[in-house]
Amino acid sequence: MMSAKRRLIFKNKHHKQEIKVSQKITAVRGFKDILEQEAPGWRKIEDVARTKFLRFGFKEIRLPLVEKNEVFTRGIGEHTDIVEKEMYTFLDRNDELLSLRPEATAGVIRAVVEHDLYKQHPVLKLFTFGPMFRRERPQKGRLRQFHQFDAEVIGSASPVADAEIICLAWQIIREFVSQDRLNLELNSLGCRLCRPIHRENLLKYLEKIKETLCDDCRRRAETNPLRVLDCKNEHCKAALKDAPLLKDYLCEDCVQHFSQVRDHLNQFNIPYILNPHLVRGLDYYVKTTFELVATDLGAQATVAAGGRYDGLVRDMGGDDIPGVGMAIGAERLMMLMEEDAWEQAIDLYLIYMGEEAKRLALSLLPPLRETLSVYAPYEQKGLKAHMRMADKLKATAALIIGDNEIARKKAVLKHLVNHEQIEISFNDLAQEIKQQLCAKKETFNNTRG
RNA sequence: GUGGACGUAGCUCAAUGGUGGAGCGUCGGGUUGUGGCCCCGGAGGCUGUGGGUUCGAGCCCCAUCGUUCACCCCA
Repeated sequence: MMSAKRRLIFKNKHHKQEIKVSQKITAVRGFKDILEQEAPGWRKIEDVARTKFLRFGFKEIRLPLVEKNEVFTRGIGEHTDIVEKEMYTFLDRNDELLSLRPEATAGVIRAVVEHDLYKQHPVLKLFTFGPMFRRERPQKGRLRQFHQFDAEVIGSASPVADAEIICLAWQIIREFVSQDRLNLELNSLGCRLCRPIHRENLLKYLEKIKETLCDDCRRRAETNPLRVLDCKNEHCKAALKDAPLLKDYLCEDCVQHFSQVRDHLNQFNIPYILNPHLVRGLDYYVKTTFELVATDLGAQATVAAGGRYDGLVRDMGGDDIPGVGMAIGAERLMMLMEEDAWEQAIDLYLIYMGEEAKRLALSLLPPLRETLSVYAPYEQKGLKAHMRMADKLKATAALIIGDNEIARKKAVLKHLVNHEQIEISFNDLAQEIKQQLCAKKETFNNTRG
């Protein structure tokens, strides 16, 4: 542990004294600051996602980050890794057991059931966005506080809903990455009727080949047998060659449903790969399950995932109504975005020199800022220093008001991209500047096509 | 939770065990009030922390904290 007694020594050049300064406080492990360079990228993915959600007819809800622990033990499953090992759970002062949400769906269902939303509308289409918390070891694409976009369709068993949820995730991600860097993996997990039969056969099979499996798989055989099918170990893969697959055990209803989901994906023109080994880590999933995996993101490459959860609403104390949903990992989406898409420019840098110029310049700010982003410096500097600053801020134009301008009652507007410079009379100055810059913006947008 | 790699200037990184440097950034200058490019200069470091070995440690050893990648798990 970093000793609290330790002190940084700051040498003061002028006094040759040593001044004791407090130790820096850092952010918590796995909790990351989003600084000003990255923030525009976040705004962009949020804008794109919100626009898509609304176009698909989803409505936004905003939920608490903290829920009663029971929301997740019942929703996600008591014996999942997330609940057993990864949740931030604590006792509140009134001895109530609370948890920071590790995912969104359980909380959405809790809210839907609490407010009886599904009784007002036969089919609910909801989306939400925000931070989630899991106490895992951080690595690339994995933080302890991370962010998800989440969409849920509650109240429909139609395969169109499954396909639409997948299409939504697909379209949002495709805004940031080309199709050849993205795979949609698809599977059906069966339902309450057919899954137990497969599970039984799988367990029998695993018992037979137990000796050849790796340590992880032997543990998984106990906790989540389906996961064994997904092992990357070569010995395990070979031993599992003839393992019973879910697809051979699906009941008639599940077969039909899955086949129709695939039809609809074709109609939406979305390519997919069938992966009979694809499994979810949360207990509530049935039937359709999917992952959108980026081809070049490292080990944590799943950008979005989801599936159907027909029993969940009932488990959370509501009626027995079906549901399907998905979540997109926002940090992973950010990693897919080209960095130059993050740029953030201002329209005008306002240079004033002298007291009278200052008074005029400041009075211009409110009208200019009705339509333009304007940066006005606080410190008096030489023109050169101002111009450098304007360039650094990627300003489209600079407005110059100094003694000369005051004398002639005309301001100078310099366009920093094409270097044109014009004079504008003080009469109706703000209006004229806005007109000039808006005209330029249009020309630029047009030439960019 | 397990394993590997790495901690040097604000950032990215150099420095056979022998006086810690560069690029970028920052600040100033290159003659009156015009940015990017170029040139010159300044500031900025108890080399993560604590021990040990040594005449001498940024470098070797131990511990600790942190970062990172992978496993596990998952968005």
